[in-house]
Amino acid sequence: MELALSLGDTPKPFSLHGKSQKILGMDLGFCMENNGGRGEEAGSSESERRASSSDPTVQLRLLPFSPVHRSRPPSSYTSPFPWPTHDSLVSEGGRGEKCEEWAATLSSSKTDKKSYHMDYFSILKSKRRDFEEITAADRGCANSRGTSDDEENGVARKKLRLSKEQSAFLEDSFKEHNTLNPKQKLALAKELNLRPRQVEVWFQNRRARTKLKQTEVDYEYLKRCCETLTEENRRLQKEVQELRALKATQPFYKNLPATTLTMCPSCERIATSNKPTH
DNA sequence: GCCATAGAGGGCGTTACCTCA
DNA sequence: AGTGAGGTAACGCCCTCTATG
Repeated sequence: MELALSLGDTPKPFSLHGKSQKILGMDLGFCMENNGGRGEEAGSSESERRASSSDPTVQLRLLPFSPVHRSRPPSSYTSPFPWPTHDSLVSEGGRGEKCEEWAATLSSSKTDKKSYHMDYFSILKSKRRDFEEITAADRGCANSRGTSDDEENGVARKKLRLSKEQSAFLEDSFKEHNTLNPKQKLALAKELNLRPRQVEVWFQNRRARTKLKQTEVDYEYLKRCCETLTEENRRLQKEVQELRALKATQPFYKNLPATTLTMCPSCERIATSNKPTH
C-alpha cells in the first residue's frame, strides 16, 4: 500500500508493508530519501516489488517465512556452470577445512533449478569471502575470537558478541565513514583481531540500525505533520460550516461580492480580493 | 558506441544466538 | 531454573554499478 502524504508540493511516498522490524509496535517499511550512497530507494527493494505486484490494499505479511533450501541440484540437471569439486576448491587456494565445510552444505537434495543457480553464485561469493579472510589471516590478520574450535570442526559457528572495546572502535570508525573500502576493512579487522567478514557485517548492521533510527524519527515527524494538518483541516471545515450557516441566516451577506483568498507563490502571503471569481 | 556478462559491494529481510529482566 | 523480549551477529538473496571483452 502507498500512502501519499502531501506535505507542501512534494508528496512523500509511504510504504506500509514488508520489514518485520518493530517500529513503535508496528511493522513498517519506508521509502527513504537518503539511504546512504547510491540513491537506491527502499521502494525498489524486493519487498516493494512483492507488494506492488499484488493488491494495493494494506498488506499484513502474516505468512511464515519460507526459507530457500540451499543444496546441490539433482544429478539429472546439467548446469552450464560447472559445479566446483572439493579438489578444485582446494586448488583455488582455499584451505581444506573451509572446503569441507562448504562441501558439507551440498549434501541435501534440491530440485529447483533457479534456486540452484542463485545458491551456486551465493556460495561462490561466500567462498570468495572465506578465501579473502583466509588469505588475510595468512598475512597476519588472524583472530582469536572468530575462529573457534566449533568452526574448525565444521559445526555452526557460535555467535560471538564483540567486546566493548571492539564495538567502541568500530563505532568511532563508523562516525568517520559509514562504508568501508577493502583496505579499511582489512585494517580494522587487523586492528581489532576480527575477521574482515565480521567487520563487514558489523558495518552492514550498523547502517541498518542508523536507517531504522532515522526512519523512526521521520515517522514521528510525519505523524506530527499529519496530526497538525488533520487538526487544521478540521478547524477549516468547521469555519466553512459556520460561514455557510451565517450566510443562510443573514441575507445581508448574500449581496456582498465573493471574496477570494489568493496566495502569492513566492512569498506565500495571503491576499484578499473582492473581485468576483471566474 | 553498444551490449552482454561477471564481480564487487551494499541494502533488505530474516534467522539464530545471547543477554537480561 | 525457566521464559519471553529485545539486541545483534550472521546469513542469503537481490540490486546497482563498474569493468571487461
